[in-house]
Amino acid sequence: MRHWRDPGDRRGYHHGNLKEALVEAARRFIAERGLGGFTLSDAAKLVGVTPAALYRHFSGRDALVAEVAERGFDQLAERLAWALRGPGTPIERFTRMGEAYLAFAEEEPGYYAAMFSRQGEDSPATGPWGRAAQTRREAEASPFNLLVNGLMMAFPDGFDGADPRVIALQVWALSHGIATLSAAGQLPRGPGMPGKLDLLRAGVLAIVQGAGAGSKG
Amino acid sequence: MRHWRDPGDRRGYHHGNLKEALVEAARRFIAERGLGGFTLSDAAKLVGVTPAALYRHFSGRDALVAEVAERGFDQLAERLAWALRGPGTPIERFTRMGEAYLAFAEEEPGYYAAMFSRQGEDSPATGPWGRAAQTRREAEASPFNLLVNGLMMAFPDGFDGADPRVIALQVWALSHGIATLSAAGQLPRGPGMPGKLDLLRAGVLAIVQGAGAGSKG
DNA sequence: TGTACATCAGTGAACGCGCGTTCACTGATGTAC
DNA sequence: TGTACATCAGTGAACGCGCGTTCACTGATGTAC
Repeated sequence: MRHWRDPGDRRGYHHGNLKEALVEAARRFIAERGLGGFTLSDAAKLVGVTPAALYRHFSGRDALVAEVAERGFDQLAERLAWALRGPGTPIERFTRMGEAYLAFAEEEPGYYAAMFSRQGEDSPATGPWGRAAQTRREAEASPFNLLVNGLMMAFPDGFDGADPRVIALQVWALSHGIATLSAAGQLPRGPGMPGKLDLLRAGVLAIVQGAGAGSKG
Repeated sequence: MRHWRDPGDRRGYHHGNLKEALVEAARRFIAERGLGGFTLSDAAKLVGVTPAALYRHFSGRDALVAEVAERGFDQLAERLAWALRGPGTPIERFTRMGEAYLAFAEEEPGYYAAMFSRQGEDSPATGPWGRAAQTRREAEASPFNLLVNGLMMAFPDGFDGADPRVIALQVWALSHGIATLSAAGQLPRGPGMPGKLDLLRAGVLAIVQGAGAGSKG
């Protein structure tokens, strides 16, 4: 719990915390208007600073968005790690990771959109779930590896010979699909239709229990 | 197989097929540059027409993108229906629907991006998988209902009491997740990691076989 | 077959706007002595 | 404690650009007689 100044908290000529404030503003605008609708001018205005001031901290618009994505991966990893460290049986904790993932996607659409926007072919190669995995964050603490760990702790007997990383990949894809369909308003609602949390829980359970069954013919 | 004129085929003052050509151009540009990078001017230039001409056929940019999305749902439904009608056992045909879905997402990123862009809260309510379901296309032929049908044909014994629509929802979410992660370059590759098609096949099999297992405690 | 005319899909010039980015500059901060 | 000075995070004006959209207009098409 660090004590940043509030985003709008200007004290005279120097902002004192401009970089953090700009990232925060970008996150908010991306959440509200989507990646395409976000502009540097808006972010600068919200923070109470000239657009040009931004260039003291970022090389340009893309760099700011990349920073938002970076922090998004960090935040997600933090939430997943927190769920994994919590009380309860390994299976309960693993289930809580799924809830944490969906909660993150819903509560932080700005981060989420920045993280999974295709960065264009010209940008540096994206590693497995965030190029951050190889840089700032240790690879151990990447969201994907946390998921694999949670899975192996929850099901120590393995998955009938199947690679835990493959199971984790399926679980992630399902979570991502549910999160994005829900965000796009494409998840049908109605009597008899489960909420996205139930959908994920049932799907993950099925994936885990059905794992390896196909490989045996 | 309708015989449209080619997009660039101008014959004198009147284009003759401008609306189709514009939709086609928009689809291409969205595929190449993403939704945010697509502009009306580009589309008009590609077609060989003044930007103003566009307003004879669409009320504006949003309407053009909506039309692209609309046709995307139609195209997807067509592909799914084609897979479902093909030869083989019901399970083979159902498997082919999954392949058709991933192929559509990969080969038609323009359509796909338009279809699943969040339209903003101000747009008309999106139905289950495309508001088109209630308008142009009969609800029967919506991609989602095709999926449900394929599922029920492939597994006539049901899913241990589980609602086929819920299973279909899980399958769709998994497919969508795999397709979007792959498009974003976030699917880890490497030795031992399955391709997206294998990933989907194994995941779907697990979902189908594991269905209902959770509801019994 | 030929002419008059209605229709309407296109033109092209113009608009106001706001974007991302640059540049020379300035004023606050904090350090050295 | 006070003064001189280096640092650098900010300003503010300006830029070129290309966007989506409008408008009065024009030229091709096809129908009526």
